[in-house]
Amino acid sequence: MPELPEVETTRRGIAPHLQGQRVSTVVIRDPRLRWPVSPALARELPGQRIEAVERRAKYLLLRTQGHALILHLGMSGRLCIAPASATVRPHDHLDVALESGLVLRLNDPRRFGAALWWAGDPLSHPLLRQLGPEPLSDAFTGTGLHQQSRRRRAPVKAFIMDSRVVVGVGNIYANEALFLAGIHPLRAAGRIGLGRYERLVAAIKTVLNDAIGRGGTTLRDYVSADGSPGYFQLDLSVYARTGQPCPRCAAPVRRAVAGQRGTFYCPRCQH
DNA sequence: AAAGCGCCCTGAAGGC
DNA sequence: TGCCTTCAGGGCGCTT
Repeated sequence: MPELPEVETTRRGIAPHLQGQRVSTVVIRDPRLRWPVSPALARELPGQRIEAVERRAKYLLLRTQGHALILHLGMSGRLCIAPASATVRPHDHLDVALESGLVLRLNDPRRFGAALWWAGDPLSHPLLRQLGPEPLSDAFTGTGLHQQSRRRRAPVKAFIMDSRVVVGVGNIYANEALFLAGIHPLRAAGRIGLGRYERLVAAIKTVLNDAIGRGGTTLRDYVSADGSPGYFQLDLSVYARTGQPCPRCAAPVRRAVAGQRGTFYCPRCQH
């Protein structure tokens, strides 16, 4: 499941092959993603030059002059750069072919992903306009989190997974960051003090940066006929480790549900 | 306004 | 071994 570090690693992997390239053709094999892929994409993107490959939250933004292709990988989406002649495999829903002879290919079995063709600045797209700060930016602070959390009774884990609060903190990293910060995931967001929010912000930055660092090793050989970047192994402390010993105190990890998501924590280390 | 939940979809895992 | 069932999950959007 691509989370922010995987999306950022993907961005770094594909950007060198896209930047400055002119698009030759677009093939929409299956438009049935999270939202239907607009046929206008196949009409209008060819001939345009990709000027920048950026990321906002878990969205990838391919900017051209005046337009943008906004991509989201959903649960199961992968992007790869392949030779245009590469065999088309099941779930290869979208190709953006370049004049270089390479193709950017979106594969997404569950089709929770998105490919949105937008005339204008992608940051003003309705899906992106309301987003909270980037977790790795200076705009994401303990003070900000603390202020926003006052009087909120939702579990802190649901709170930090709310994209208006901060973007790109998916289930795995929310669990891991709360473990690192020693905060119980079910504690009401409004009942956590400033100091602990500062620790939490630091923990979120740490887990995301570590994962991005790990992803760096997958950037070699990004171009492959059949390949996907191959998402990296994380060493997880609590996520999906119900019953296994906490790496810090050896107490069995517990599982609960918060915001309809599996929630994992150490009952001794997290309060 | 905040919080909860349904929903989109399919691969993997578990049970028999 | 093989079938069937269950579940997971990002995130929008509707309901309470």
